[in-house]
Amino acid sequence: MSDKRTQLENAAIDSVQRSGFNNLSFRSIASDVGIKSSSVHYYFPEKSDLAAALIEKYSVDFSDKLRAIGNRNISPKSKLDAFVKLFEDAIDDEKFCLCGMMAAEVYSLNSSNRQALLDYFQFMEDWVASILEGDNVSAFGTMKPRVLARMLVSGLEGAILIDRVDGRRDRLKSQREFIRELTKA
Amino acid sequence: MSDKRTQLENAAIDSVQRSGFNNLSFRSIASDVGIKSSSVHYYFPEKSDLAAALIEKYSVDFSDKLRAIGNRNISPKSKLDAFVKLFEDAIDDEKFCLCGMMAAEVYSLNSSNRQALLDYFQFMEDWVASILEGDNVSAFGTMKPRVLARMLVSGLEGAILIDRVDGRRDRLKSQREFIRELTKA
DNA sequence: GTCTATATACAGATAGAC
DNA sequence: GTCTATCTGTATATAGAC
Repeated sequence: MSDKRTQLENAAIDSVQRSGFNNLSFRSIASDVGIKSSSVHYYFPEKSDLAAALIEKYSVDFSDKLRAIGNRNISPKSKLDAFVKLFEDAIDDEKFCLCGMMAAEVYSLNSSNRQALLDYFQFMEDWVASILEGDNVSAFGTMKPRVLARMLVSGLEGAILIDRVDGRRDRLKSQREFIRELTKA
Repeated sequence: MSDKRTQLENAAIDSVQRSGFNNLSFRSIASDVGIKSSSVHYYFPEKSDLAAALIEKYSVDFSDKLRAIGNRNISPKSKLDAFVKLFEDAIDDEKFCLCGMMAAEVYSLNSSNRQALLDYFQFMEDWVASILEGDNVSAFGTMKPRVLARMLVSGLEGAILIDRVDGRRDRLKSQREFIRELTKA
C-alpha cells in the first residue's frame, strides 16, 4: 500500500481521465482513500497544486512507457503499434488522455500548468518523430517526420476524444492504418 | 435583434466553446441577455434541454458552412483549405469546437445528446470523404477516402484541442501540409 | 415571459482541536 | 496528519406573483 499522497494522486488521475478536472472534487478523492476533504488540503493546499501534481505524475508515467517501448528491439511499426495500444487501453477503461482532458479545460488552469501540458504533448511528438526518423519508415511526399509526428499526436488525441463517446475504436483504427502505410516500406 | 431564445443559444454556444458545458450556467447566459436565470428555464427546462439545443444549432450552422464550401466551384484542395480555416478561426477566438468540447465532457450528457455528437462527427467525416473521392486527389498507399477522412477529422479536433493551449497553430499547420500532399497530384 | 424568493446540493478553502 | 465545523460562493431547479 502506497502512501496517502500517492493514493490521492492515483484516485484523482483516474477521476480526471473519466470526468475531467472541473468535476474533480477534494471530497471525492478524500472519500476514495478514506479521509476527509480538509485533510487533502494538507497535501495539496489549492486545487492548482493538485493539478500540477497530476500532470507531472501522468507525464512521468507516460514518458516512462514510451521510453520502454523505444528501447525494445522491435520494428518501428511494432513500436508505433504499442504506442497506439496505450490509447486503446484508455478507451477500454472509458478514459480520455489526462492531458487531453485538461487541454479542453485550459481556461481553468494557470499558466504554469498550461505549460506542463504543452511539455507533455511535445515529449510525445518528439518520441514519435524519433521513431519515424529510423529505417523502414516511408516518407509521405515531402512531409518530414516532425510533421508526420504532429499528425499522429493530434490524430490520436482527436481519435480517442471522439471514439470515447460511443466506446468504439473506429477512429483509432484509422490511425493504425496510417501507421501501417508509413511503415510498410 | 433576434428573439431571446436565439440570443440565449448564441451566448451559450460561445460560452461552451470557451469554457465547456460544465462551466456553463443558467445565470451567466441569463445575464448575457439581460434576464434572470429562472427565466431561462422557461425556454430550457433542464440543462439537458439546453445541451440538445446547442448541439443541434451548432451542427446545423456547421453543416450549412460545409455545404456552402462544397458547392463552390473550386478545387478539392481549396475546399479542404476552407474547411481547415473554420478551425483556425475558432483558435483565433480562443474557442474549441463545441462538439469536441462536449465530447470531452461526455460523462455529463445523456445518451440522446451523445448520439447527437456522433452525428455531428459523422456528417463532417462524410463531407471530407466526398471531397477526397473527387478528381485531383491522390491516394496514400491503400488508404481509402473514408479512412483518410477519419484521419482528418480526428487530426483537426486533436490539433485545435492542443493548439488552443498556447494559441498557436503548429498542429493545424501540419494538417494543412497533409492536405497539400493529398491534393497536389 | 419575467420576476423574487427559496430549496437543495456541492464546491474550495480555512480555523483550530487533537 | 486527520478531524469537526464552518464560511462563502455557486450551481440547478421550482413555486408562485405579476
